[in-house]
Formats: sequence, structure tokens, C-alpha cells
Amino acid sequence: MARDIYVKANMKITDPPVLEQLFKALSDDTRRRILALLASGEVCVCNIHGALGLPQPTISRHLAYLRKSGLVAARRDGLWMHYRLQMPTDAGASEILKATLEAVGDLSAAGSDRKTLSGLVAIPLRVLNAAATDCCRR
Amino acid sequence: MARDIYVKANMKITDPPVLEQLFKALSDDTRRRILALLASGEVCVCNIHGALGLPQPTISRHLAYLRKSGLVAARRDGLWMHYRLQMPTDAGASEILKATLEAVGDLSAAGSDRKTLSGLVAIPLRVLNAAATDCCRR
DNA sequence: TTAATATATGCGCCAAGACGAATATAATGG
DNA sequence: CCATTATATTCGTCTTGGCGCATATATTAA
Repeated sequence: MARDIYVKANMKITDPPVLEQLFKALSDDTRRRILALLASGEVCVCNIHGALGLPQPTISRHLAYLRKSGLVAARRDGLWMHYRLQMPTDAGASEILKATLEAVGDLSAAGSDRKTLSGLVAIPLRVLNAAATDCCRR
Repeated sequence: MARDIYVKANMKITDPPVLEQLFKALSDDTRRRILALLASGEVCVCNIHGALGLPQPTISRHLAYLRKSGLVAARRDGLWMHYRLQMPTDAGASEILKATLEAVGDLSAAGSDRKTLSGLVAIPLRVLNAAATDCCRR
């Protein structure tokens, strides 16, 4: 099980702009809270708004930022917009995001957000917690 | 400056400011190249300057930023300042940084920087590569 | 002391981006 | 059609932080 140390021929190609965008997206606390929430599954804007307790335009603008960064995807359902996590196709970026979700998921803010969301959508907190934990391990 | 908060009996939680600073630090390409270079070991400012091919004040200011972020440490040796990586004490931040170093280390820019550094310090490229690869696996 | 080298910092300018407040757009129902 | 609800965007303002350029500081040697 010798490991190759002369690796240069087929280097993985993480695009610098991909990392640039990723880290800028992760540089905001509100966006990290949103991503941590979406780790539990698809959530509609009004519930993100309700769970985080921040102004709706603020949520909307951060969601737009995350959409442009390719970290979330949206689905319209009548009046509601449901957002979900979208893991980067790039392997390196994906690993970084997973590590981030794991770290952020343990924050008290994330736990509190999930708790509030649990009340809003009538899903048991333990289910949301389990889904969030599961998300970063796959 | 406190880094960790202890909420429940034995549950360590990442302090938000730690992640905030980490991601801001990682949001710059030059800083990521510097960190990737330091993954090979301690490097003096003039060699970082030489390897990246960027103006010395630019390097110096980014190093100051990384120092304030707690990601690098400096050691003076006569005229020279040697910088080295300093892994965050926070477990979550540490995992994120490791994943980042692994992704960045595979970039062609990082490989090229190590190659130039190899010429400057007369250390075989394969040694630098091996050290960099080793750094993010521990 | 002065000179030389290595490193750090100050200044001016500029772009990204966060926020509050107001408003615009989209979809549905009456 | 109009009203309502959900979501998105625009505007003005402010802060952060990047860069180039010049200069300041630190250390060593002559």
C-alpha cells in the first residue's frame, strides 16, 4: 500500500474561482446559518425567514448570493420558493463544504434555528437534527 | 481571546468568530497560495515572495492578515522572518483548513509555487510535495 | 556611524458586499 | 379586474479589504 508521492500527471482540477466563490459565500454568518438549516432538507423562504428571525429581504438577498454561488437550488411551488442544498461537483469544494456544515451544525445558533424550524413545519427536532448530521457524512 | 464555548457538559462548540475569520482569510487567492506553500514547512518571507512572484509588500500584508487570523506563526532569524502554518485549536476549523489545504495543494498554481520554491531553497520538489500532502492528512 | 538587506506599514484609491427601507414582481383567490 | 401573500430587487450608505507606491523599521556588516 505504497502511496505515490510523484503525483503531477493527473492533478485534480479544483478551479480557483470555485474556491473563491465558496469561501466568500461561507464568509457570512447568515449564509452559514441558512446552509446549516438546509442541511436538514428543503426549506421554503418564509420558514428560513421565520427560523432565523431576520428581515425577509435579508434572507432573500443571501439566498440569491448562494444561488449564484451554486450552493443552493430553488424550486417554485405556487407562491412558495423551496431552497435546497446543492453540493459542488468539484470534489475539493465538496469536502470543504461538508466539513463546514459539520462545524456549523454544532453551533448553538444552528441548533436554535433548527428548533424554531421544527415548530414552524411540525417536524420533530430530532428528525431535523438527524438529517443535518447525516447530510455532511455522505 | 476565547476560542471555544462550552455549552453542555462535554460538548465543545466552535465559536462563530473563528469560522468568520477563517473563511475571510481563505477568501483570497494569494493567501491560499501562501498557506499551500507553508504546508510544505516553514518558509521565509523572501522565499514566499520569490515563489509566488508577487510584490513584497503584498506578501507582507497578507502574512500580517494570516497572523492576525491565527493561521500562521512567525519566527525571526536575523534579518529573516520564517512563517509556518498554525493549525486552529478548534476542531471544526482545523478540519475545514485541512480540507482546504488538500484542495488547494492540488491546484496547478500551488504545484508551480512549490516548484519555484524548490529551486530557491534547494530542496527536492518531491520532498516539498510529500510534506504538503502529509500536512493535510494529520 | 553609515550602508545594505529584509520586512513591515501608511496612504490614497477603488470594488465588493452588508444592511434598512421602500418598492417591484409573481402567483393565487375572490 | 383587484387584493393578498410570498418573494425579489433597487437605492443609498457604510465598512472591509485589495493594490500600488512610497516610506518606515529592524538587523547585520563594514
